[in-house]
Amino acid sequence: MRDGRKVTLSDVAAHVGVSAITVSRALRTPEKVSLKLREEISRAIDLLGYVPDPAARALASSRTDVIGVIIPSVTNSVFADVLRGIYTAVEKTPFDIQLGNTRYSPLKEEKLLKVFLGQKPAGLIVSGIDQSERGRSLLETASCPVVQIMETGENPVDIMIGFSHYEAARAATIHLIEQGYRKLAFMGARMDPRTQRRFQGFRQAAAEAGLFSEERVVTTAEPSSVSLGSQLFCELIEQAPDLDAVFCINDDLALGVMFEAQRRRLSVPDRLGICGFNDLEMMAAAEPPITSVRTFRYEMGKRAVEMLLEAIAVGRGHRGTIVDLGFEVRKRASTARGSCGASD
Amino acid sequence: MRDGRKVTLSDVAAHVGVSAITVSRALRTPEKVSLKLREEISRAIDLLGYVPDPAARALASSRTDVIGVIIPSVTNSVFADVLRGIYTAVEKTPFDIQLGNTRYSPLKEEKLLKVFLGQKPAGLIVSGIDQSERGRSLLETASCPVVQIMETGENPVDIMIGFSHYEAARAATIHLIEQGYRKLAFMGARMDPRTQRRFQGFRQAAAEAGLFSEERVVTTAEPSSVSLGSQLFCELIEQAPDLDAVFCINDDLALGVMFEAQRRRLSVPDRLGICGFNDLEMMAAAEPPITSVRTFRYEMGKRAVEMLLEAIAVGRGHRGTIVDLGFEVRKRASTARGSCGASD
DNA sequence: CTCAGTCATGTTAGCGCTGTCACGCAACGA
DNA sequence: TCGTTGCGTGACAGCGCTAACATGACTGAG
Repeated sequence: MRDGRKVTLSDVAAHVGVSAITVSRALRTPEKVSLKLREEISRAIDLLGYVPDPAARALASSRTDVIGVIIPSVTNSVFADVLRGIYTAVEKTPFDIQLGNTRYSPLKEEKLLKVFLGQKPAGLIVSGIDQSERGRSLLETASCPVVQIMETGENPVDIMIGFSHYEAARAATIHLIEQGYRKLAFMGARMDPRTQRRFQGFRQAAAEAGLFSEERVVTTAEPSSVSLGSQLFCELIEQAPDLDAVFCINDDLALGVMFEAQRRRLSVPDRLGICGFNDLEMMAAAEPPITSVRTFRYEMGKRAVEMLLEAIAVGRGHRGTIVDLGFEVRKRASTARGSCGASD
Repeated sequence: MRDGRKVTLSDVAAHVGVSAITVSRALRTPEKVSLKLREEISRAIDLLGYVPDPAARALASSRTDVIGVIIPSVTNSVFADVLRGIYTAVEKTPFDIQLGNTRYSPLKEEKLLKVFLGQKPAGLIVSGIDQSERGRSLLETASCPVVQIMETGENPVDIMIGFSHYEAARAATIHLIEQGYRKLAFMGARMDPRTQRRFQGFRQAAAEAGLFSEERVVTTAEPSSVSLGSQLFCELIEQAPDLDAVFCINDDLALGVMFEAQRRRLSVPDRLGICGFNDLEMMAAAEPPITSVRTFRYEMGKRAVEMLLEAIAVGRGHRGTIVDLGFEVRKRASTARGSCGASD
């Protein structure tokens, strides 16, 4: 501000003695402006405290430096990690993040998509592959690159980066079986489509070994938490007292199960195996350390942005790229049955 | 879109047979447009799929519906809760959130403030009271209401909502002393100003009881985590083997301490009392449940937005409002030394 | 019947910036 | 000498919307 009035491009231009467009170019395409002018302009900008008006820029050029990010939840620590990756990658660029929160509702997602796309974003990052039909077609006709994160699947809208929740759950279940567990239980909360696919992976692996039983499944629509894990475990063990291992849809639940097991003096891993999902930092630190499926959330966010920037630079071209970041079953004490402990 | 061309206000206006400004009014100040036209316009908007261009609106009216939120970290679960409150409160309003991430750097905060203020936000929510001098003066001359969250203190820029970290830490420490602990230790990570004030609260309470010792203090600049809690506890007990209670700057550290205590077969709470800070959900679910200082993060975010909206409605007026949300020491088993257990 | 007052709608201009094209000038080959 | 090319700069218009004022139809008091 200067005299309480906004400092504009023309103010800077007048101060240097050039036209406004030259200042604009000095900012956006410096290579088109002579070095001497560039320096003078830069000095004037500092002196006057000029800050570009993004609204005016967006209006004039029908482009913005905004990358829209649409995720189901800001609270969920899984997305927190993804966001950290996203913010890190965006930090050294001129782009801004605009966050949208679907709260796991496809309808809200659709509405957000409309709003975001109306703002002519430079790019869009959306979570998952389960857009509503209208949402999907909005994405397909979007005039900016789109990255779908969290999951891989058929038919990417544009770019896709994630991993297979089905395979990850399957691998974890196989690990439990390999450790000698036979009465496998499944615990799920907030059964969104991603979670459903994890369940399918569990079910498939268990069924293949002839170990699947509907009785040893608890799910709820409630959002997961540590205490919910404890609570669901109580239900689970009541309806199937002979269970010997639990695969939990996420680490919060797994931790809750472990605490409840301690409360009930069920020894982990001998009497009860526990496997979580996501491999939050605390799983390795727990006592005993808890087996979990490691996913590369930070990397996912980071690479999503990097790929988006690349696509922005060349203009939509990579259509169809799918990056599978994979996963890793981190085997820890909570499922280390057999080697030393006795089974019952 | 329609014929690949953006649908504008005038398109809607032409379709209904009115002028553009009438459509604009139907959207912004419906009470100034006759019911009949309003309905026709609304139908036309749906039919054509019109989405307002926020950039054009911002440029023409020098106002936006954006509330800037500047916080140190998106990852930190403390801020995740605050954000949840903010998003919840904003959800039913026409306002959008623009998130900025200072990464605990006052310089970055200053830069963000400049950028945000350049966008003429409707309001601003900033974290804490430790802005740099320039940052502070930017806030003071801002032409929108400003809410400082997370902490209370002297001289609010405008509105302030939070609690006293000093008093909260002090109360927790007094609780430890009351429980009979005498060799009080302090564990801190990422020692930002807020954390420093917690340390001062601990120090004061301990010193008043003649129980403060520099030897029983560990701090680090690293960001906190559960495993860091375990690790720091190892250091702590090495340098002060006789400690009998730890006050941790946050719950991650506290959980790490508890796991490490279990590993070392130190009984909690008899041999070791543990107190965390923030009262994350998992603290009550842990085994044993861990004492922590409950803070009202969700409420803070929610009320910050509500107060902001009010201030926006009346135009900056509440200057100087300070809302202290207080805190609550949740006494649980991890500090229930002796006979009497704690509830909750 | 007149005239101020009210209400619903329209006209005009311009927010701050950039796309587009035009222009002046130096360097260079024919 | 002229044309050609390329570079750096400027003039102008217009992005989509709304502030401010203007207009016209209608109301009701005097």
